[in-house]
Amino acid sequence: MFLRLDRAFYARSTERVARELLGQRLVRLEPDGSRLTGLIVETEAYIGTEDLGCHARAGRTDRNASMWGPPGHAYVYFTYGMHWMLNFVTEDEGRPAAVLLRATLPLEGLEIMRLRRSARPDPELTDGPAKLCRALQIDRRFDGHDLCSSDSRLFVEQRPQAPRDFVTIGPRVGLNKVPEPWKSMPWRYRIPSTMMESLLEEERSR
DNA sequence: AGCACGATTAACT
DNA sequence: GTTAATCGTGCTC
Repeated sequence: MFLRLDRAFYARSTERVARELLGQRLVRLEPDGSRLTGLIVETEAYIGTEDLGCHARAGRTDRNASMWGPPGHAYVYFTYGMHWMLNFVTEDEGRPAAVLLRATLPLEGLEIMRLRRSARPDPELTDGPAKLCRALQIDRRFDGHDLCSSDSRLFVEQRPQAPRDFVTIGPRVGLNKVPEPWKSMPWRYRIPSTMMESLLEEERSR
């Protein structure tokens, strides 16, 4: 058993939360008892109404209301007519900010994920924000879900964070119509595939 | 009531 | 490299 990340972890600067989530273990417990997990290997920070790449830019709406809520909760939204996206709310209640979970390295529950992902190759099971929601069956039911309550079925297990050498930082992706400087802010954090083997070795030795 | 758009993905050429 | 898929959401009329 490992401790779950607590609310204090999420109630900090969004960049720090996004960076420090790398290497930690995302856990989804299903109603039938299945345990689906993976190491978080890619995140992005979306930070407040001033960030014109963030959904909060146009103010509070029914859709993005979770971002204004307390930290340590999920913000899950639907886009492109078919995809769900999973975020973790950060900073203080009343300030809309969140970390988008863009990719994990699957560890447990691979067979279930393969079924949901049409038997795609394992490296493609959860290597995109909509892919991981599909594999973990995350949808609107998880919008506002508390990641820190003891009975939560979606949370992050506390681990040593990924070594700095493993982390690449760069601009967020998919923001083509977003004006500068927001489009180019270096708020994407990831562990390149070339580092995955090293990360797994670290994981085994923990 | 109508409409433009999207923090993507998969399947193309 | 390009593009279709597909529809909830928020905005305008």
